[in-house]
Amino acid sequence: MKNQRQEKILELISKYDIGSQDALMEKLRESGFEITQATVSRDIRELKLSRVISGKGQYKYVPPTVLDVSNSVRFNGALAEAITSVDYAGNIVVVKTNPGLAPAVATGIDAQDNNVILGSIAGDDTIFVVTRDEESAGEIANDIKKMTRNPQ
Amino acid sequence: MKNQRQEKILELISKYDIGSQDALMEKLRESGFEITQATVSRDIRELKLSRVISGKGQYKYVPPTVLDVSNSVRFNGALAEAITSVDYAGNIVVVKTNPGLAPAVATGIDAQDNNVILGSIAGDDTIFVVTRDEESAGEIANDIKKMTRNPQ
DNA sequence: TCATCGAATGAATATTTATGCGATTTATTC
DNA sequence: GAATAAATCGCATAAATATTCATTCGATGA
Repeated sequence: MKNQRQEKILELISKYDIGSQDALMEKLRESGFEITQATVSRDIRELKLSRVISGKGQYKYVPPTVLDVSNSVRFNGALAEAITSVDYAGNIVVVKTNPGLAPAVATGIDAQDNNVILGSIAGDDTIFVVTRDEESAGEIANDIKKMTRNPQ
Repeated sequence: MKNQRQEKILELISKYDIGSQDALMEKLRESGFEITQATVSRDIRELKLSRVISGKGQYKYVPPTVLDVSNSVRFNGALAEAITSVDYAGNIVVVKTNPGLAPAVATGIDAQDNNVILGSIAGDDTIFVVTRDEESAGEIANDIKKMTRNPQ
């Protein structure tokens, strides 16, 4: 139930401009979720949504993107937090990050100068790391995962 | 005075983790700005700061730049029309688009959140989609082709 | 089946944030 | 410089959000 509801929340805020938890609660009730503002507040915290000020001066909930990177740029710190998923197939490791941070994270990965990594390319939120073979891809993927689990 | 103060606010939130307007007011007072929470609230609105939830579940004010993603793209007909060709080899699907549109199309492809797709990277007019294996590459390529034929 | 534990939730409330309004300061025009 | 307009801000309070506490619900194991 909770998962389903949080899915719906993401759907709703992408579809409508929702500026308060009460408004979101209303929409959820229209969709058949009988809940209170307290639960909406908790869902918002769990989904890490933020209330931002739009151009027109209106408030609006938006999905999380980047959690502050301004300060520390050590790879093991803030940047590791930007990684949202790691997977691999064949000899390619695919790393997903928060929007815009892929280049920064890729720099960190390249910096490891592992001779198993042939190279990497970063888009906006995705990195392909080409490794020498499938086995190394698995190892590299694992290494990166570890970093995301123990940031800092 | 106001400008100077707002400068200081930006400085403070980059330097410290500030989680409430009261806390920010405190810091400002330490810096010699005798103001109230009301003014802080107004400054925050003008600076378009947002209060986000950090990894550790703490609230924190951050500058706007990073957050502004307001309008996420949906994979609609217009985007499907931008696709000029689809092919695949191994576990990689290669999609060509009209110049400049690859990132937008890639966002749409990613949004499908198919667990067969590991991820994709877009250049200016080309997208690489990495799939779990060769078979799924064929299927994905087909799916994408269908979309281009019947852009809804 | 029952007891137990933990997650999920609502009700009530605390905390935090936004704002209407009037006072005061600052800028502008004559 | 006086008159007027505009911006800024504090106070008080409204509005919005977070959290505490108690309860319920579901899963798990005795």
